[in-house]
Amino acid sequence: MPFQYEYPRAALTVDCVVFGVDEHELKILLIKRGIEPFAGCWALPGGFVRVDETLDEAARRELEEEAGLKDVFLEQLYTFGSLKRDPRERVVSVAYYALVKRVEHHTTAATDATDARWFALSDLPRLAFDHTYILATALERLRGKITYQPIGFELLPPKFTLTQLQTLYEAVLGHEIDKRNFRKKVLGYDLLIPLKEKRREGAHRPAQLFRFDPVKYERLKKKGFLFEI
Amino acid sequence: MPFQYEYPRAALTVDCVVFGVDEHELKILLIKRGIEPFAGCWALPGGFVRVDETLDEAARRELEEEAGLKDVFLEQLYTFGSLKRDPRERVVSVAYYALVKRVEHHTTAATDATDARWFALSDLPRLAFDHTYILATALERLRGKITYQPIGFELLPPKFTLTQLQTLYEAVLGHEIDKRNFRKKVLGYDLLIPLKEKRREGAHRPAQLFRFDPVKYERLKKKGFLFEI
DNA sequence: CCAAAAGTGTTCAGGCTACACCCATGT
DNA sequence: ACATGGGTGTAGCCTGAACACTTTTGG
Repeated sequence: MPFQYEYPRAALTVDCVVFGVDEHELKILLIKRGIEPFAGCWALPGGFVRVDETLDEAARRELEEEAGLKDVFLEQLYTFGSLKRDPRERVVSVAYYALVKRVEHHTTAATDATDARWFALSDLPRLAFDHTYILATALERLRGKITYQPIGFELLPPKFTLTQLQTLYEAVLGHEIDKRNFRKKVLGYDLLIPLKEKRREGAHRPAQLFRFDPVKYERLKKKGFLFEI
Repeated sequence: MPFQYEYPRAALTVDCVVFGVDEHELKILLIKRGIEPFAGCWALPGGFVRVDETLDEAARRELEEEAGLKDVFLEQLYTFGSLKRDPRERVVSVAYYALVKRVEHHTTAATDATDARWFALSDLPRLAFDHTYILATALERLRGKITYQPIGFELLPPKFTLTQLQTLYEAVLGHEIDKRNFRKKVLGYDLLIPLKEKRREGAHRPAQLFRFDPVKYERLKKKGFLFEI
């Protein structure tokens, strides 16, 4: 027991709410806990922050260790510090949320390592600790943020169709959007680059593929530009 | 040295960015540090989180102990966890921002206890630790938030004139606003209750006093109402 | 030829911006 | 009477919402 302090200290953890979109639904990645407390229960990926890593580093490390995820969009959400969050001792948790492209691909990768699964919002299991509350906070943030910052693209593959983008917004915001108005607005920002390819699948007209132009967006942002849907 | 842990733990602190408005200027409350590191330097009010108090409690306690402030608007801002924030050891700080009414009153109260002073944004001293960065983050948040949530009222006395409110917005946002459009918009929300009193001062027409109706605002908010300036 | 999704314009109403003068008061 | 800030209305423009049919493909 080598580490001694004059006053008792809270333990510090990170927890990550990982969002992904699977066709028409917003999904969350959860890990099945192997150990007590809450063994066998589903929980957000996360764990203790080491004394020699930053909070962001801790979050990325846990995402990779527990879910096999690398290079995802990651942003700090809120720090949860109520006294009885963890039955063992005082634990303060810095929560993050992550946005992942191509849900299917990562699911399998993750399932190899530990017991990780994507859950639809409408079909969530009971979660460990205060993770249901953290998830609700993250969802609120995602809904707010996606309407005025172009983070939606973090949830789509690099090449996507306008219908995919619209479906994503509908999944996150939870209501339908008018197709013509949506396209007019999104294309009006001139931040989507039409590709030479089209996506053909199914017995219908093929769809134009686009990619998001992050460089142009950064330039516009510096001039006080606002991306709003 | 009674408290022992298996792994080393970061220390946990809170720091508060306290905003106030003094006539035409946005001000920040700073504390002169008495001890090393950064002794004699100005810093944000804050200190260590006790193991038996929540983060919010710690922030409020520090505000009262160091600045004599009670019952202020307080909201968590961001958690700062880079490795070298504090030269002594690893310290993770949960930052808050606070909004106080009537700057002048609290200034004197605070100055009795410790060395606390209000600084204009344009006249900030060099700050301890990474507090300049925390302050910049808080300012960005305040500017963003004040445009779509009615937190401006937390910076004014309970009874205020429309000119005071407008001056506040101009101070926070850093640009001028058209008087007629501002009044039309603000009054249009029907959230300001005109009082029977007027405020008379100086050689000119007296101004109508208003108070904000938080109850009505909560009702509207639940219906998806957005307060925007 | 049929089913299925992609793609495309116009109209209308309401909100935002810009703008200049009279009013009530104290000195 | 004058200086000082308080208070008010309108017109043009732009943006957002509502709305339905044609096109292209695979089967």
